[in-house]
Amino acid sequence: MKINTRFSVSIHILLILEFMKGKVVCSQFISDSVNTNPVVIRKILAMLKRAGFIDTKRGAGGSFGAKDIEEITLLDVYRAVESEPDGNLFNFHKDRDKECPVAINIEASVAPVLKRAQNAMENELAKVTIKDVFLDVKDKIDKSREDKK
Amino acid sequence: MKINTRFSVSIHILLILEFMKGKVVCSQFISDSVNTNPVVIRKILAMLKRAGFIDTKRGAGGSFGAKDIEEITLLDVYRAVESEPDGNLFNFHKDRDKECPVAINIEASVAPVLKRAQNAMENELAKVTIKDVFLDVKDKIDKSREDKK
DNA sequence: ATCATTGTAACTATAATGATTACAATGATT
DNA sequence: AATCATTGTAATCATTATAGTTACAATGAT
Repeated sequence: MKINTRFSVSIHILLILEFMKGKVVCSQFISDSVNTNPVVIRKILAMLKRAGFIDTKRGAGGSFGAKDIEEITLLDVYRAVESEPDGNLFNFHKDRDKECPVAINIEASVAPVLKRAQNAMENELAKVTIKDVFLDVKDKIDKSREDKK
Repeated sequence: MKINTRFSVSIHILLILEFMKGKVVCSQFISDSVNTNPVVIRKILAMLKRAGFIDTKRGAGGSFGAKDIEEITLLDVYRAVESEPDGNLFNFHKDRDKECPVAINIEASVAPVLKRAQNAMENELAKVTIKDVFLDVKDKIDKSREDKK
């Protein structure tokens, strides 16, 4: 069971907008880079906009960053595009037997452990900002240009 | 995007088998407790058997624990029943543009961060054994019996 | 007035999960 | 030897999430 690609595509989008800072970027441009459909990108852009990370210009417009990328952590992005209504990554089978002592007590015993595991993951995501990723990607680009010389 | 219920159902199964130690337990008994179909349970039992955690008796048989539950961590269980062929929880969009510098470099920059996040989660799961959960559930059962007096 | 672009609805395809039916194989019990 | 409970597994179905696609009204710059 994998976490959807919206999360990594969102990072991709935010990076492009930062590299194109000062311009507005159309969804087609981004979808060419990601290799998907512009509408897929526009749907994700809508979520990022709701979160306040980007904004768009309608008409002959496009998207642009609307928040300092140093202020956006990967956890912020993750939360903006992930879909767990109750916020729990892990899942219990519902409507367990109300007579069986194991069925009755398992969730109260196990849920805190799973929550700790989820928190540990989220804490790691919170440590990294889009700026960190941007600088790293920029570094890799610069290095590969040097290599070509 | 939620992680499937197989993981928590597997814990449920291992707990029941421990509580019924010395007996063999049929899939119907377990499915009554979980409130699902016996075949769903048998499929999960097959995975737990492959991992060496349980064994089964065919004929007029059933399942029983086959490994000391102190030796089984939640991470072991997670790995036995989760389905990420490459072992990565997070996902990148494939076949990105081979010209765009962001598309080219994003995975190398971001994948290590995501791997750290996944490792952090797995490390938490590795800290807890089925025995820990068993003792906690047992404790809760005992406490609720005292309360009834 | 024209044109590029967003925002969104509607639809489709694909895949994973979980539930269900069916039944041959097994092995204990009578 | 016959019976019976149970596993192991195939086949099928419903549901859901994801991702891709078409279509088009609304927008706003040129």
